[in-house]
Amino acid sequence: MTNGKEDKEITIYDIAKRLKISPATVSRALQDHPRISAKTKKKIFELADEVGYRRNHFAGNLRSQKTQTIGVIVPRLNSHFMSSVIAGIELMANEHGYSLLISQSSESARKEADSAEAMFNSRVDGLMVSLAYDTNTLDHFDKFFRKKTPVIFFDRVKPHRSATSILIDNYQAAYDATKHLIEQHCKKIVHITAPPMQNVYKDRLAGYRSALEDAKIKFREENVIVTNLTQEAGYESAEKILKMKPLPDGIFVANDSCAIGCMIALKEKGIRIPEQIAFVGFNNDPMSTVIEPKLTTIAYSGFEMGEVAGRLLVNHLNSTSQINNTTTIILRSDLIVRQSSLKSPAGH
Amino acid sequence: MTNGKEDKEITIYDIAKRLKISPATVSRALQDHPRISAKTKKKIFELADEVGYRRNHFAGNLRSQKTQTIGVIVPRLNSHFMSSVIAGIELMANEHGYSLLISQSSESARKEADSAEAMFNSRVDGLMVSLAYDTNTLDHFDKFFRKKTPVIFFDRVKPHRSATSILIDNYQAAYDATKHLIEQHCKKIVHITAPPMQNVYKDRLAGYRSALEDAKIKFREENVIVTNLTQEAGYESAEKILKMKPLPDGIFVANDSCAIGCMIALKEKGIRIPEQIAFVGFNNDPMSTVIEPKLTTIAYSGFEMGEVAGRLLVNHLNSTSQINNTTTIILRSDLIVRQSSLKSPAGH
DNA sequence: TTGTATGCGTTATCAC
DNA sequence: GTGATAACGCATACAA
Repeated sequence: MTNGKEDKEITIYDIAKRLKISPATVSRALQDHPRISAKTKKKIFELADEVGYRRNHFAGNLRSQKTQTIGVIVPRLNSHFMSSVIAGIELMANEHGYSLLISQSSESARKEADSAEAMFNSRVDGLMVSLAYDTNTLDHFDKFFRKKTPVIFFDRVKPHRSATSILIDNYQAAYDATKHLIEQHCKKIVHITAPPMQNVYKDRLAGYRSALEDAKIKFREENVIVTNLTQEAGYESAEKILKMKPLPDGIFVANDSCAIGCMIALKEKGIRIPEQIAFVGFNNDPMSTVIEPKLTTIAYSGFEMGEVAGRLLVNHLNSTSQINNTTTIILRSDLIVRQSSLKSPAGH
Repeated sequence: MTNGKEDKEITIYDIAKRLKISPATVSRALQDHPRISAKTKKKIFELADEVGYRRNHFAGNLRSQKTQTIGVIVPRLNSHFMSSVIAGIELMANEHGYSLLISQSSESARKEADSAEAMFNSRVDGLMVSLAYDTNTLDHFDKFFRKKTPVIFFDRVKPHRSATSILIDNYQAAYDATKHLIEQHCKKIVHITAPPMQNVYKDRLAGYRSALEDAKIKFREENVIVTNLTQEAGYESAEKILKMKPLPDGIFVANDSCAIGCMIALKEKGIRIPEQIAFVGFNNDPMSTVIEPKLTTIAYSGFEMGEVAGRLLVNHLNSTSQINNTTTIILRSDLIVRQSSLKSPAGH
C-alpha cells in the first residue's frame, strides 16, 4: 500500500527528515552499523520499508569506490557447460549482492582482450575468465593484476602468480579415460583434441600419453588429431580416421560435441561402435546420452565450478585481508561409462 | 606507454588542469558536444587517451539518472535457445554501450518476481523478459510500467498495453508441423505440451487443433499430454502413449528435449520411428540432429530474437520520443523436415 | 550513540 | 565557445 506519489525516489534524507534524525544515522542503520541503537534501527528499517526506499548504487559506489560487480568472460555462452557455470556464478553473486557483467570472447584472444578492457573500464570488483581457444598470453589482464583486482581463471586457465585457478585434474581424467579404453582391449587408440595451447588440452594429451605408456603401448604422434573440437570438426576427423591402417579400435576425444560429430560420420560409413571403434568423450554434455550408443565421458559439474569460483571471489572481496592469490583449486571429475566404450558385454 | 604512477584514476579535472581549461569543457568534449571547437576537442581526446582516462560510470549515472544497464530475466540460462538469445542481446547491447544484468527465474514465477525486484532496485534502463513456466500475471512488472521503464517480452510473452512482445507465430508453426504429419498419412496425432498458461503452448495447441480440424480429423482432448516438457517428462510420457489404443502414428511435441526423451523411451520399447510413430519437435536444438532418426522440428533463431530485442530496446532508450510501446514483432520460423517424420520415403 | 560536514566524478544550468 | 558552480545520493572522518 503505497500512498500518494510513487515516482519520486526516496533518499536517506527523506527518511531522516521524517524521523527527525540525521542522514548519517540513517545511512549507518541501513548498513546495520553496530553503533546504532536497535530502537532507531528498527524505526528506520520500518519507515524505509514503508516508503519503498531503495539504495542508489551509483551514489554509494561512487562514494565507496566499489562497484559490486563481477565481470565474467567466457569463450561462448551457448554451451551446456558454460551456461551451467554462469548459472553457478549467478547464484553465489546474487546471494551476496553482486551483479554479473557477462561477455563472450567467441574463442578469440582479441575479443577477449577487448572484453577485458571493457570490464576494466567498468571497474569490476573482480574478474572471472575462461580463456579463449587461442589465448597464449595474459598481458591483457595486466591492468587488473597491477590494480590488485582479483582475477580467477576457471577450466581453461593459465598459471599466473597473482591469479587463482579453478579446474579439474585434466591429466588424471584423460589418463582414466584412456586406461578405460585399454581395459576394453583397445590396442590402437586415437586422441582427437585441440592445439595444446590451453592447459586442458595439453594435460589431456599428457594423460592419454601416460596411460598408453604405462600399458606398454607406444605413443605415436600420428594418432593424435588436432582440430577445433566442434561437432563439424568431429565429422571431418572421421575421414582421417577411415584412412588409417589399421583402423583404430578406440578413440578418446577431448570433448563430447566433437566425439559425437565423429561418431555420426563413422556410423554413416558403416562403422560399428563400440565393436569396431570404442569412444570416450569429455564433458558429459546432455547430448552424450542421446547419441547411440550412449557416450562414455568424463563428467564434471559446471554449476559447481561456477559456485566455487563465485564463492571464492565473494569471500575474497568481502574480506579486507589480502588473501594469497596464487591458489589452484582442483575439482572432482568422474568417468561415466556408457555403451560407446563397452566392447566386452557389461564389464567382462 | 604510461609514464609514472598508474594507479591513480584520472578525472576530467586532471585533464582540465593540464590543458588549462575548465572541467565543464572537458566533460562536453568527451560527450562530443556540438558547441565545442574541433581544436579543443582534439586536444582533449588526445590527452585523455594518453593518460588513460576512463569515465566513471557511477558519477555520470548518478548525475544523469541513467544506468546504461539492461536487465534480462530468462527461465534458464543453460538451454541452447536461451543462451543464443543472450548472445544476441549481448552483441547489440555492447555495441551501444549498454551492460547486461542477467538473472534466471528457474521457471518459477516467484523467483521471477524476485529478480524483477532486484532489477528494479538496480534501476535498469530497460528490461527484457522471457516468462517463467508458471507466470500468470504481470503484476510484478507494474513498477516498471508505472515508471515508464521499457519492458520487452520475448518468446514466452503475455500481451500488455505498455510492453513490446517479440515472438514467432506459434500458431502457424504448430499448424504446419501438424499438417506435415497429416501429409505423412498420420491419422492419430498426439500432442505433448506444457500447460497452456504461456502463449507459446496455448498457440501451439491451437495450431495443432486447427490443422487437425482442417483435415477433418476430430480433435480429442485425450490425445493431448500435458507435461513440463523436460527430457525426463518426455521419457515418462512414453508410458502413457504405449497405453493408448490404438497407438498414435504421429506425435507433435512442443519442444525438442521432450520429444527426444520420448523417442528414446519408445525406441527402448521397440517402437520403430518413424514407421510406427512419426515425430515432430520444436526449437531445432542441436540435439535434434544427434538423435536417431534425426528429428523434424520447427527452427527459429534465438540469436536473431536476441538481436532484434536488443536493437529495439537500444533504439527506444536512445530516442527521446515516447515510442508506441504496445508493439508485437513476429519473427520467422521454419519447418525443418528430417527423418523422424518421413513415413513415405523422401517426400512420396 | 548520533550529528555535521565534506567529497566521490560527473553533468547541467546558468552566466559570460 | 567556454567557465563557474550546483547538484546527484551516499558514506565516512571528525565532533559532540
